[in-house]
Amino acid sequence: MDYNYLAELLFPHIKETPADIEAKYPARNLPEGAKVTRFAPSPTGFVHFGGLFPSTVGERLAHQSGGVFYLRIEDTDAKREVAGAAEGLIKTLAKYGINFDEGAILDENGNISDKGAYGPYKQSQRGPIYQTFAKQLVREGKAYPCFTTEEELDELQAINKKEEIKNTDWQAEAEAKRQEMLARRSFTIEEVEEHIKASHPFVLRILALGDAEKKIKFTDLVKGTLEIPENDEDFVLLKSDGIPTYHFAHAVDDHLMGTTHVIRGEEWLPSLPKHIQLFSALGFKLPKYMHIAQIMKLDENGNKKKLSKRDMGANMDDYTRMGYCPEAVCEYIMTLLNSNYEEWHMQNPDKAYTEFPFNIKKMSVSGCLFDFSKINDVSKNVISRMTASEVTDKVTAWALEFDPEFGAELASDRAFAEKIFAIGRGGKKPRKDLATWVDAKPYMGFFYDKFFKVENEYPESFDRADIVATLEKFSECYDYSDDMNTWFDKVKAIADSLGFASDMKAYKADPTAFKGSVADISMFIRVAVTGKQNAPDLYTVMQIIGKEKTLERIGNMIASLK
RNA sequence: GGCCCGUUGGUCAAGCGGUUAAGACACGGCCCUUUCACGGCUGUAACAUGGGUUCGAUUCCCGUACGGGUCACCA
Repeated sequence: MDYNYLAELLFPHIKETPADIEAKYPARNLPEGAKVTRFAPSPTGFVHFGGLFPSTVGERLAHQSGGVFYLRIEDTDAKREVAGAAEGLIKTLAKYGINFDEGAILDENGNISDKGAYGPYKQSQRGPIYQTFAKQLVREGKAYPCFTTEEELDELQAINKKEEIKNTDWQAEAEAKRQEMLARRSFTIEEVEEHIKASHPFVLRILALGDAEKKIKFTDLVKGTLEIPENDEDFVLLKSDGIPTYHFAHAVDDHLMGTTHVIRGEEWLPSLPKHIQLFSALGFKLPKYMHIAQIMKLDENGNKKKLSKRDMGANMDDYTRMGYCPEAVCEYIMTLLNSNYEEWHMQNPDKAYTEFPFNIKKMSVSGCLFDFSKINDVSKNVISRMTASEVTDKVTAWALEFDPEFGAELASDRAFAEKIFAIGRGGKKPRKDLATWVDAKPYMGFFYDKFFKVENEYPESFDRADIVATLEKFSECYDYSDDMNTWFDKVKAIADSLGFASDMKAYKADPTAFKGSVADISMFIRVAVTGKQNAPDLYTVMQIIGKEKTLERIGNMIASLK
């Protein structure tokens, strides 16, 4: 068969040669060891945790090595594309420290535009480039057109669309596929001419040369040495609309754009044979690959499942809503990515996670479970290191968006809010009350009359009269200008006067000798003032809300008890 | 079902032929403490399984089980 003629028949409009294109994509001038990585999402929705994970790896590897990290938008499937998704993706990524050196990124007007010399970075704009390489493959007899329609294929293949996958007769299907593949490989130039004349659409398929029974050894930077079968499938390179499939675009783009390390989820491992054949057919050098393990969740049967888009913890926008600060998420990701991160962080408490020497070799081979209690712990630590001013700003900003009533209160008197958040902050052992901004209101909402309510009843074991007496005595002797010791001495005095132990040691030595202890007396007052049995230091609380409000709340409590 | 990958406490994980099998989170106890939070101490808890190789296997090899992924003109 005259492949040159076939190529002209199929791609008459393509005049450039691969060499012409290569000339436009010169090798990058980077220092030795610099890595070029990319994040290549398809704009079909929001960023999810499973996407942030590999993109963090790419970003770290590139920037740690003085290389380049770029964004390529894989919009080759018009059917699935969601308007505005790409912009959303970029904004969300930026929040988590994923910033691109080049690619289809946002300009100052918020529109996506190319930055860098290796574009275009949107695959939908690269049609002629792919077709040039496709034409070359046809010329070399490595790819061929297939005029079988999708409908015909479905019929032949016993329709294995996901839902029915369990009922598939796999063996019959495999055989049907093989027959079909063999059949479509044999055609004459005349047949092609006729189809083209009739404007029949076609897909371009690669001519698979491999034998799946034969295994090749392949080294993945994360997974180690793998044994994978040769590719024996005539997979599609160009869809009938002339747009490439992922496989073809991956080979052409990553080659031209100079990607040194392809970082992607391990769900891509099964298609690796395709990529290996393709790079070889194209005469491209294979990049290094890192197939990283998936983040899992537990399903209702207790089995691990890939964390999917709809799962709790998947959508990164949910983290914003749930009040997680991006730093905490990033640090949590680092703990999953490199298990020695926590150790490093303990030794370098003041350094940012970006200073951590990220190491590919430390990456886990198997998928891990998403763990909310762990991210909460990381987050508590992150927040405990912030200043009161930072916390105030962040909580307020969050609340203004997701809890406007609360936000308005915080914003109405910033200094007041900051005083509250300053409680127990700073120093060597800061309080760790907040894992998320959502925790703020339950923690300190009582400072505001609007959110103050008595949540905890007094335990039945105490005599109402003692409670009332405590509150009345305290009201009488309370002096805002007292220092903490004087203040507490007064509380102790009340305890003594009512038959409660003012000395905890004495109480513990013989609890039966007292009605209770000064701890209980404090609790009586605490419930009146904070509405809760548990709260930050009472003296400090009173200092912040002021004498008037303190006495008012105590007065209200007395009234309600009578 | 074929193919590929994986399997150390509840979770994340050190370990890379000889260890009392780290550490973190979670959980329990104790201490500190006027509550809470913090902090300190401490406890429960693991090498999926069967064969090899070896003087010796959590570590190496093979099988089994279990789990995951994948089998599109989606990425």
